[in-house]
Amino acid sequence: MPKLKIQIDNHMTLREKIVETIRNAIVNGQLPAGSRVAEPDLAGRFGISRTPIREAFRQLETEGFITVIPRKGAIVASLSSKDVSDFYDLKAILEGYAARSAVENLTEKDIAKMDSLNHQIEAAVAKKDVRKVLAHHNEFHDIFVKACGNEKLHTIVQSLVMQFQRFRLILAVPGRIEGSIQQHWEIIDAFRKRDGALAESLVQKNAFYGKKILLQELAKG
Amino acid sequence: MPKLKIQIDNHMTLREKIVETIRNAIVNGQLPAGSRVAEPDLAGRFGISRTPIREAFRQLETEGFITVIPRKGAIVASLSSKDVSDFYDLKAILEGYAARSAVENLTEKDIAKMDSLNHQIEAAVAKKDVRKVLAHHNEFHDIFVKACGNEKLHTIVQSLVMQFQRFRLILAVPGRIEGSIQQHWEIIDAFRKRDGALAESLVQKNAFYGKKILLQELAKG
DNA sequence: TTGCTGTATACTGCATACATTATCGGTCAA
DNA sequence: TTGACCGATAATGTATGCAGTATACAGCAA
Repeated sequence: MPKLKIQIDNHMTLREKIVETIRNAIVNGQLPAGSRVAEPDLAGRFGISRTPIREAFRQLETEGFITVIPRKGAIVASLSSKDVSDFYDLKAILEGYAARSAVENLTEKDIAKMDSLNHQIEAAVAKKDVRKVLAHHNEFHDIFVKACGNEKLHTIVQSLVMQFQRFRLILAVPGRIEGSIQQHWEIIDAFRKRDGALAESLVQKNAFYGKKILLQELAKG
Repeated sequence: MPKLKIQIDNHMTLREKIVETIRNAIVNGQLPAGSRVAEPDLAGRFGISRTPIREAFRQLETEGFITVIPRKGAIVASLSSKDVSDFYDLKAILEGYAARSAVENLTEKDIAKMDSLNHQIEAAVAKKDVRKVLAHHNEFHDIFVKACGNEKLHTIVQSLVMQFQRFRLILAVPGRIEGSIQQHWEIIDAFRKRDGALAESLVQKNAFYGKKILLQELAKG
């Protein structure tokens, strides 16, 4: 009865749960940048002691989600437009390289999945479901980033994307996301043709497009 | 008397000290990969309680130096040759881009510093001071990576280099390091000529050279 | 009103204590 | 001898308590 072993060790520690909860709150904008996060407050809110909270803080600090000032406390990390600009440059470099490398590894199934995801993005846009748009968008990119075969690169990109997710919520502006969808079709086409250089340049173009729009939106408001 | 404010708040927390101590021990090979690190042991050794140790573990785990298995304990993270290969690929991409971008920002003083450092590497090689060779080597690369202007990229490269430092100790094999020094001269020359494309390709070549040698050495031993 | 000062409060950093779980060794049966 | 079961031991996960420090606010002086 091998089935029984499944679902074993689902026991997440309190710390892991807290990390995910706080991280999600930051990513979704419920905890805005600059807002203070105090240990006793969270401990009371979750009905647990401060110990797992403190350990979660150490992890979130290393991941870059909060900034801890010794003896003063923790605040949600702020990100400047310079940070946003640097992020997109990095995304262009890393995802571009990943696309070029992935050309040899992507299966027909992978490409079909990307095709399907891009259709789902279109559907989510029609329904104005911003959160789904972003989720499918990330899943789309994740396919070829994972397929490049460099796990460390994959981890770094995932971490970066998560950190900047809260900004990208404002990216799903009507009339802008369509451009990104069109670029996705072109990227899929390059993968079908197994054209690594083309895929790389298209993925970079896609990143710079996002950078341009986001910086414009940030400048506005 | 403005001088008085200087040197204030040098108070590192115990956790920070522990993080540095353990990380150094791992980097220098005193704590070999796979060896177990137990909280009570360290607490007794340093004469402190487990609390700061545990918090240090969370940070070191997120940084990738140790692997923690819930309810079982922590071991020093192992790195496969695939990890080494991936690391050098990433180093080539990121440092290559940094070199290309840095061409516009590097001052004459920066370039002079790189020149001086490469001489110091030669001197350290002559004295067979492996640790100094590596330190100067890292400092050399750090100059143009910092000068690229992308702080996030700089942070990521620094973190990666530190993680793989323990392997690179075996890189300073006689007859091999000379090739790297020669490549450094060429890189300096490319920077002097402000040739971004050349600098990028030379930096990438330097990374792949290191990758080749290290993988060969790992295959041997 | 404005600015400083002192006290009170609250929070962080660390230590200690308890609960729970994994590991190791021994005993016993096959 | 081998394998399984079981208890002792030790380590991890969590809670609580205490010391030191930053923040807030009230009171007082100019």
